Amino acid sequence: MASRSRRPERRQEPLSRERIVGVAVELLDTVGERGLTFRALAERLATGPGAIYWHITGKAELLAAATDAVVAAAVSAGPAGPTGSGGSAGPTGAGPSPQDAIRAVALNLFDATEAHPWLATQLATQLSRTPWGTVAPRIFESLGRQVRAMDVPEAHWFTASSALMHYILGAAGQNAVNAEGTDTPGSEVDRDEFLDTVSTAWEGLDPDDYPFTRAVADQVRGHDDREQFLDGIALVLAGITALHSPGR
Amino acid sequence: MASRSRRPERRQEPLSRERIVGVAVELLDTVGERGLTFRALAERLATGPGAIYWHITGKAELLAAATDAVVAAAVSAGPAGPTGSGGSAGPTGAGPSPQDAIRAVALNLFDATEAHPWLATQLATQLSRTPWGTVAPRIFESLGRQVRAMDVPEAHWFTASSALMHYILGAAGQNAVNAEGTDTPGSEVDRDEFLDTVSTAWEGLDPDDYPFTRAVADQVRGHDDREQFLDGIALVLAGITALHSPGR
DNA sequence: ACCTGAACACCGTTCAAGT
DNA sequence: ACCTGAACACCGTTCAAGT
Repeated sequence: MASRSRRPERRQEPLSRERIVGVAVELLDTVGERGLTFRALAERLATGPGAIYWHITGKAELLAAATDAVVAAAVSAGPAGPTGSGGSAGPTGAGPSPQDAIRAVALNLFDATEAHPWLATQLATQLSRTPWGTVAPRIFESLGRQVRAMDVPEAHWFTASSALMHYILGAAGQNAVNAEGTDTPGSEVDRDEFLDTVSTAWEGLDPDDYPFTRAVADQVRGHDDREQFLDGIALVLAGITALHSPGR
Repeated sequence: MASRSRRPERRQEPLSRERIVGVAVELLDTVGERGLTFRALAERLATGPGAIYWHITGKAELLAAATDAVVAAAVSAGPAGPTGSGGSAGPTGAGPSPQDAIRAVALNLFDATEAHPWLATQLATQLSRTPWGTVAPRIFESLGRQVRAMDVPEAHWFTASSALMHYILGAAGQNAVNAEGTDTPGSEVDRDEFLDTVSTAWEGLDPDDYPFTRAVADQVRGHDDREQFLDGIALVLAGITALHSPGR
């Protein structure tokens, strides 16, 4: 006779940092950065705004924790997506090459910024405001291990890993479609419309000031973001090999 | 008998978009993003908050305009700084090579993010929120022209230029010390303290989870940011040459 | 056309008071 | 120890009213 829901009273779980951060990510995904307020958060958690401050020091920490949670999930996820699976395995077939592993991490981060439109901006904020935080090491470590596996000499580990990380962050930042207010954040239609908007804008630039940009404007239309992103990764990897490979 | 100041009544110049944006940049530089409010802006302009809305649609446009102004100044500035001048000129000595020009643009942007701690975050915001704006073309154009001058085939112009831009934006973003609240934004002491903080934090990471990051933590201490940044540029340029140079 | 400044609807954060 | 919710000090933006 009493209610018999599978999971007992989802409502009344005690407040916790994890639960708060989880709802914060949900809010960021659905209503954007402006929609993440302590009042909205409190309402979804069926509590008052003040209660949140017992677990989190303030909004800065909340955003940092949300960013960290999403990045942690991205770098520890397995290889994903159709474009990423075409890489060559090692000669003996004993698992992915370091280059493949780098591509997998990079694509996971790239996809995360598309799934969470707020992520790119928050990554920039977190890395520039608190670079000693947990976000940078997570990314740096997962890339650096593979750089080491590529037999890059130790003196160049830092430069090579940094270059990879910077390219990934820069590219992810620019490709993130910030669809604040759009109801279908990552749909195909939005995507094409978006690329078309950029392409058209570039074609309309002053011919005297922007000859190059105008010349490539048409290449923007309908290009595959992930493929373009991987081309850039290949370029950086080629640079690492050219400058730092021991066999040269 | 009347007042005879050199420049007549600096106070009473009419309000204009340029004047508003100029003061906005000043406020961003001195009191940070949080300190840029319409009330503070109005006070410095000796007017009321509402007056600003006659020239600017809102805070979003204000931040976009401030970012655009700083980027425009950076990409159109001449080669600057001691580290950038050591490059090789063309064989006939007839001006800088495309690679030198790329280094100059990159360094100017890098230096701009250090002079304006808010720039890195704003670049990410502007590029992800309104990529059809003026900021991306400015950077893209100044890099792309040089890529073309490097004799990269047209099919690879977009990839090569994008890779350069993304690396620069990512690196500039991470190296920007966001000294909000610090009185001396870019001082040497701050710089060393800052690097020391990062290095120490990385050394304190879990040895099982972060072996690579710990291994390179010491390299962070006391390293030269601009040199490190240029090493990354060299790496990307090497990748462009390796993959896209016609003579291979 | 351009400016004024009060007013509105919010927001992050605090804190006495509860359990 | 943990939560409540009213209150405080803001903030972006609007708009009737002025010149």
